[in-house]
Amino acid sequence: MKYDCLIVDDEKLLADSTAEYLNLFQVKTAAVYDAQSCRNFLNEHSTQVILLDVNLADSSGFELCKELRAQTQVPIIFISARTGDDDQVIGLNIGGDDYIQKPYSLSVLSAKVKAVLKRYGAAEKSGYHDDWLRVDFTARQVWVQNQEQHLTALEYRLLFFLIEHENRVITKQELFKQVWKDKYTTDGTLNVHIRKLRQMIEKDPSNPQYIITKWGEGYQFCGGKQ
Amino acid sequence: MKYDCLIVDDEKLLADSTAEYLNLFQVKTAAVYDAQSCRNFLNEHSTQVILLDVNLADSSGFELCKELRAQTQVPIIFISARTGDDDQVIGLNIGGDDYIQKPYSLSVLSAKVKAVLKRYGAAEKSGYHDDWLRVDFTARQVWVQNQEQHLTALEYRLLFFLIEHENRVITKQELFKQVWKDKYTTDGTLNVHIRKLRQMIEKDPSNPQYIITKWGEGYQFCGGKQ
DNA sequence: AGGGTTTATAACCAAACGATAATTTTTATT
DNA sequence: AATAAAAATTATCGTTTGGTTATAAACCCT
Repeated sequence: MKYDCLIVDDEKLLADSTAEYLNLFQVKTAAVYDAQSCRNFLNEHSTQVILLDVNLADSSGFELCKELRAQTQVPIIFISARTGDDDQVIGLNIGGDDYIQKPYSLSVLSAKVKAVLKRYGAAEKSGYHDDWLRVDFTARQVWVQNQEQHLTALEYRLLFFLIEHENRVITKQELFKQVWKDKYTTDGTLNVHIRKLRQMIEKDPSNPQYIITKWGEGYQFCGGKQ
Repeated sequence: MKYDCLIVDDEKLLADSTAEYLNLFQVKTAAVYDAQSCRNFLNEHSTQVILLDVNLADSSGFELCKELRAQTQVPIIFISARTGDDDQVIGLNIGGDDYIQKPYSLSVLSAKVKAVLKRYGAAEKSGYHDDWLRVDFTARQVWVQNQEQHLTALEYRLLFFLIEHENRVITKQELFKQVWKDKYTTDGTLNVHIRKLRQMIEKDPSNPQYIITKWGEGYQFCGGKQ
C-alpha cells in the first residue's frame, strides 16, 4: 500500500487525530506508535514523508532517523516537545528536513507536509513500457513482445524494485534489504535471480540492455534507450 | 557569481550578521534589503536558497515570493516577526519551503539552510556537464562527446570526489581517506588511476584540462571553461 | 645545469567478482 | 504424504579489477 505520510509518535491520541486531519485533506496518512512498528510498516508499505517524534517509547527518534537514512532518502519531519535549539540543530544535521514543535497547529503541520509533498513527492511509477518490454506494477504482469511472462513472487519484487529506481545503481545490500527483507543469503542467490530475469526480458541475455551490471557496486535498470 | 544563499530583509543589521554567520560556515551568502534589490541581484547572480523576510519596505515578502515562483523553483524560506499560524500557512501555500520566526537562533537557521542545500543541491546539480564531458552521479554514467564511457567502481569514486569538490585542490591524503577509505596503498596506485581517468575524459591526456596536477599538493578538477 | 624528488607512462599479475549450470533444499499445492 | 514449483546452494570458469613494479619524464631547488 502506498501512503503519502507516516506519523511515528507514542502519543497515540495526538498521532491518530493528526492522521485523521491529514486524511481529511487528501493526504493519505497512517500512524504508528513506536520505532519497531515503524520499521515493520516500512517493510510492507511505502510513504512519501515521515513525521517522526523525537521521544519514542522503544528508541530515540534521532536514532531511528539515522537508521532510516541508511536505507532511504524519504523526507523526515521531526516533531518534538523539546524546545531547545540544540535538538533542532541535531535533528536537521542527521538528515531531518524540518522540525516542528509541540504543541503544533494542525493547519501549519498540514501546510508543511503538503509543501514537502509538492516539492519532493516523487511522481509515482506505475510500470515501464517500450517496444520490447512492458511491465505493469498494479496488475503484476510482464510482457515481452506482447507475450505475457510468468514471474515468481521474488522475481516480481526484484524487477519492480529495479524499475522503480530506474537509472539508479542499486547496491546488493539495498536489494537484500528491500527485496529479501534483510534475510541475507549470499551473492550467488542474487546472481541466479538476476540471470533468470535477464533470460526472460533481455533480447540477448548475455548482452543485457535493461539490467546492467555495475561491477563491484550492484545492478541498474536502464530503460528509455532504443 | 554563484551563491548558496540570499537573504532579503530590511533589517540591515540582522541581515548582515546572519550573512556573516552563514559565510563562516562555508555557506556563500549575500544580503539585500528590499524587493527591488532582490530582483536585480537575481538577474546577475544565482543562488540555491532564499531567506525572505515577510515585511519588506517596498513590497510584501509573500508578493515577492509569488513573483519569484513564476520564474524559478529555488527553495524559499520565510523569516518573519509575525507569529500567527495563518501567516505560516499562507507562506507555505504560496510556494515557501519553510517558515522561521524572529527572533531566530543562528544555529537553527544555519542548520535549516544547510538541510535545504544538502537535499536540493543533491537533487539538482548532481553531476557535471559541458560540451565535451558529461557526468551523472546518480546514474553513475560518464559521457565523452556523447559516448558513454565504462569506468570501474574505483574510477567512479575518484572522479566523483574530484568533481564534487570542483576547483579545490585535493591532497592525496584526502583521496586515500575518501576514495580508498583509508586503506593506504601507495602513491603509484593513485597515479595510475588518475592516468586512466585522464585517458578517458581528457581531449589530450598528456595536457590535461580537467584533472590538473598541483605539484607537491595533489589534484584538482577544473570545470567551467568551455 | 645537475641532483633529488615527484609525477607520468606502460606492461604485468594475483585476487576478487560475476556468469553460468547443475544440484539441493525449501515452500506451496494437491 | 506425494508432487511440483520456487528459491538457495554450490562449484566451475572466464573476466575485470586494482595494485605493483619498472622506467621515463617533469619539476624544484641550489
